[in-house]
Amino acid sequence: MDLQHTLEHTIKEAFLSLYQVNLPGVEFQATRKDFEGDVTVVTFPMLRYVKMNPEQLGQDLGTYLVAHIPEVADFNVVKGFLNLVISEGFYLDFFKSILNQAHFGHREIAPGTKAVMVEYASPNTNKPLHLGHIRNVLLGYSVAEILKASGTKVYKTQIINDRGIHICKSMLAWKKFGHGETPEITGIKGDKLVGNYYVKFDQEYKKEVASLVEQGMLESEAKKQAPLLLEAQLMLQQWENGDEEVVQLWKMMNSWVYAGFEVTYKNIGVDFDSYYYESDTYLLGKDVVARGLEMGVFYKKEDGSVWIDLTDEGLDEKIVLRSDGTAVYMTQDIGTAIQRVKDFPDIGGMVYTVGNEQDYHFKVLFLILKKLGYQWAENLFHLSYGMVDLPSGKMKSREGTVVDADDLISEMTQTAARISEELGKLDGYTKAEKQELYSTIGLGALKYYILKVDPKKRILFSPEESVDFQ
RNA sequence: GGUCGCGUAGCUCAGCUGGAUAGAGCAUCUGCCUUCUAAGCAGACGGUCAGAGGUUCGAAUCCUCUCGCGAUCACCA
Repeated sequence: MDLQHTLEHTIKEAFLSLYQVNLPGVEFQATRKDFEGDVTVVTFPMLRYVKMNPEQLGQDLGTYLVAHIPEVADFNVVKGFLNLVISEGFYLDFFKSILNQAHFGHREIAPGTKAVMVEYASPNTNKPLHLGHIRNVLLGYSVAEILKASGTKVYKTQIINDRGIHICKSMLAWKKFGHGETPEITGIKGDKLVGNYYVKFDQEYKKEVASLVEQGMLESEAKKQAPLLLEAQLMLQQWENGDEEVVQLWKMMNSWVYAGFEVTYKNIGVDFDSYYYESDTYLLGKDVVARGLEMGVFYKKEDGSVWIDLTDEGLDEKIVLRSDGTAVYMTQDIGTAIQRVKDFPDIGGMVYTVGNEQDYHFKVLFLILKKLGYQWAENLFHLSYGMVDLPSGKMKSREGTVVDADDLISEMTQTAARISEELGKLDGYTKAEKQELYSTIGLGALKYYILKVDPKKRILFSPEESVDFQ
C-alpha cells in the first residue's frame, strides 16, 4: 500500500472517529515550493460534509495523521490546505526501492497483456520526406517508445502509399524526360530523384493547361484534358491491370525511394518493426463490407453504392463502397486494420499518427470497426497533430515549397558544429567524436523544438529564425 | 453555413483529472570579465490567460454565447 492510500484511508478513519461522517474521497496535490511540506491535502471540499472552519479541520486532521502515520513528521495549515511534512526515512526507502528494480525506468512486459500497434510516417513514394513527416515520425516514435517503457508490447509500423495517380505522375515524367537517369548515375538520393520528376510533371502539366487555355478551352476543362494527365491516368489503369512494363518501372522507382527513406529514418533515429504497402491493402475490406451489409451495419442505395448512417452519432452518412463495387479510402482502412490483427493476433489496440485534416475520417473509421463488433476497436486512438506551416503558407511538394527532412537535419548538424567550434569546447575530441556530438546536439535541438509543442497545435516554422539551440 | 481544434508575457511555448501569488526559454534592461571564450553568471522588467456571461467556497482549466485563426464537410487519398 503506498503512502497516498495510507493517507486517504487514515483521513477517512479520522472523519469517522472525530465527526462520525463518511468521507467519499480525499484530494491530494504536491505542496507548492513556497510552503513547508511535501504533500498537501485540500480540505475545502470536505467542508461540505462537516460544518466547521477549514483551519480547525486542518488542525484536527494534521494532529490525527501525525499520531497515526509514522511517515508523517509534521504539518501546517494554510486556509483550506493541510501541508504534510513527510519524514526523510520514507524518501530514502522509496529511492532505494527504485534503485533495486532491475529495469529502472523500463518495465517488463507483463505476461498476457495485449500489444499496441503504433503507425507513423505513412509517406507517399513520389517525393522525399519533409518537415511535416518529421513531426509525424517523432510523435509516433515517441509514443511507441513511451508505451514500451511502460511495459506494453509495441509494434511500430507504417503504411506506405505506394500506388495511385500521384505515383504514376512521377513515373510518367521520368519516362518522358528522365533520359534513363538513376540514383547511381546522378549521385542523387533516390527519393529526391523521384521527387524531382514529380515536380517536373507538375511543371509540364501546367504548361499544357496554359496552352490549351490559350487555344480557347475553359481552364476547368483544360485541367481534365491535358495530355499528360490523361497519360498518367492510363498508366494507373495499366498498373492496376498488371502491365509488365509499368509494374517494372513502378518497382524500380519505388526501390530508389525506399533506399532514400531508410537513410532519412536512420538519420532521424527511428525504425519500424513491420511495413504495410497500399499496393497490397488497397483492395482489402470489400469482404468486410459485404459481411457488414448482412449484419445491417451498412445499407445499399439503389445505385449499388454502400453506406453507413452515422447521424445517430452526430455524424453524416459515409460511403464505404462505390456503386461500381470498387473500394474507397475507408474500405481500405477497414480492411487494413483487420488484416493487422490477423498478422499480429496479440494486438489489443492501435495508434494512428496522422494529421488533423483526417480527424473526421478516423472518427468514422473507429465507429465502423466498433459497429462491426471487433473487441480491439475499443482501443483505437488517432494521434492527431497540427500541420507544420511556413510563413508563406502550406508546404507543397509540387511547388517545391517544402522544408526537406534531410536538408534540415544536416543544417542542424552544421549549426551545432558552428556553435561548438566558436566556443572551442570540443578541442580535445577526435574528428569522429566531434561529428557524432554535432549530430546528437543538432538532432536533439530539432526533436525538442518539435516535441515541446502540443501535438494538436499547428507549428509555424520560420526558416530564418530556425530552431533554437539555447 | 454545419462539425472539430486552437487563442496564455514582445516572440516560442508549459500549465496534468478546477486549488494557494499563472511559469520557462528567447528578447529587453541593470550589474558582474587582466587566466578554463560573455552564446556565461546574478538580478529586474514584462500578463484584462481573445471577449462576455454562467457553475463553484475557488476557474487559464468545466458549461454557454461572441470574435479571430486553422482543419473538415467528394462514389479523392
